[in-house]
Amino acid sequence: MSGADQIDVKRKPTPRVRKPRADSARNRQLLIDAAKAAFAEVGLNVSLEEIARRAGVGIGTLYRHFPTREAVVEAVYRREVEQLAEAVPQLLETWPAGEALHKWMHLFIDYIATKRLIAPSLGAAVARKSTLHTTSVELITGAISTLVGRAIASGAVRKDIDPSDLLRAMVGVSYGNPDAGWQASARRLIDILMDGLRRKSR
Amino acid sequence: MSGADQIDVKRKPTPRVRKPRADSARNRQLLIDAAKAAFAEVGLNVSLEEIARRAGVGIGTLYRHFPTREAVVEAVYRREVEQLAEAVPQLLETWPAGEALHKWMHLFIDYIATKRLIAPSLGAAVARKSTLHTTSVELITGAISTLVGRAIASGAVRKDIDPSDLLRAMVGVSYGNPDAGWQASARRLIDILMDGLRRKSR
DNA sequence: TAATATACGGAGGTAGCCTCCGTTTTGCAA
DNA sequence: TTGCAAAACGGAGGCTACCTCCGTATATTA
Repeated sequence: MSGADQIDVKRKPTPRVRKPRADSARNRQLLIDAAKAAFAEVGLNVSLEEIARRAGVGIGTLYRHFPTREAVVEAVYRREVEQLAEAVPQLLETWPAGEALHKWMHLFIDYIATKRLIAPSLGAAVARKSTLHTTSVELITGAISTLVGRAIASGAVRKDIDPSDLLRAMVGVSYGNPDAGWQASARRLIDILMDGLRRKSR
Repeated sequence: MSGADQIDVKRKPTPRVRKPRADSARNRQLLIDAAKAAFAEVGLNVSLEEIARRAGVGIGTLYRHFPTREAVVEAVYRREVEQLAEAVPQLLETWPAGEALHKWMHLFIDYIATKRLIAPSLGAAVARKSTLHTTSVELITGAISTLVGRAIASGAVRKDIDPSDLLRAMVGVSYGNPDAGWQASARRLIDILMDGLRRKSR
């Protein structure tokens, strides 16, 4: 390699030497937009190649930005998930803790409803203990944990609830057939679950 | 509409002219065995080609017997599912209807536990309104419907329960991370759900 | 403007899916 | 038995998607 290394005048501990390239950022955005559209139109199984094509970039570029298919989905739905998480404080201000939890669970269904596709990948992400980074899953987990914690503290629900259990149930409840009725069904289950939660101990 | 049939000396309404070929039946069995082993060892994503190889048959043969990957899984787990369905009458004899339902739900978890792989494909099958034939899903649906019906009739649980809702919840509850704790988590949720079910109306 | 870190693109190797059709096997009738 | 047609087999091959690799292009910085 280059012998000049020995001098090493300016070693940067933070290699944040340059600012990120503009084209990179732009392409990333193009990819996310294209992916969103493609997922909606074609389904969760669109080939990554098609997404790249729609975005007008090469497949290599897609892979550089998102090493896995999951990463693409993650990027697409992060925003929605953030909104779900952001709803928590407001709910807690406005309602008693038990109600806040309940309402949030319904909100969850609404979101899943609009972006149906999120469920499978959320499920998958819950399945593998996903990455170390802050994934959408963690955002959600945080949200529901807060709500459950409050609800328990206020005595509105039983104490032996593991928030991630609950998340899993909700994913499960909204995972399933694309019938017209699925949403109603999910709501019914949420309500039943909530009734179960309210039984203090048993 | 069968008035003309009288002439018709030997019309076979059942074209069961020949008995099914022996090699066909044998290969089918070989395939199912191979698939079972392969799923267990490699995972649900084994290539169908590998399954055929293990069974010692050509890929074409596999496809002739099972047109889709789902069909393979279906065949493999039908037996387990049948056992689940068969447990119903006995449970109903031995326990009050509410308890029977509750116990069966736990049994479900047990089964899923031993054959973890069934969950994803059950989920998938519930998702697409699967085939017209009697699938495993329908067996399960029948089982849970019976239990729920009895439980409702006996007044043990609320009336507004859709059995397939419940099935979906159970699949969801057992769908998810392969952690050691998943099973306990699933059981907790089942119990909570059951508590919810017991609230008559609200 | 030159130098260089950064990003791009897409060809190409790999693998799984599924179909199609020539060959083989099996059941049945004579 | 034997002959033959129906039934089943096998696997080559076409297709599509995945993902990597590296020569080329471009944005930044000095």
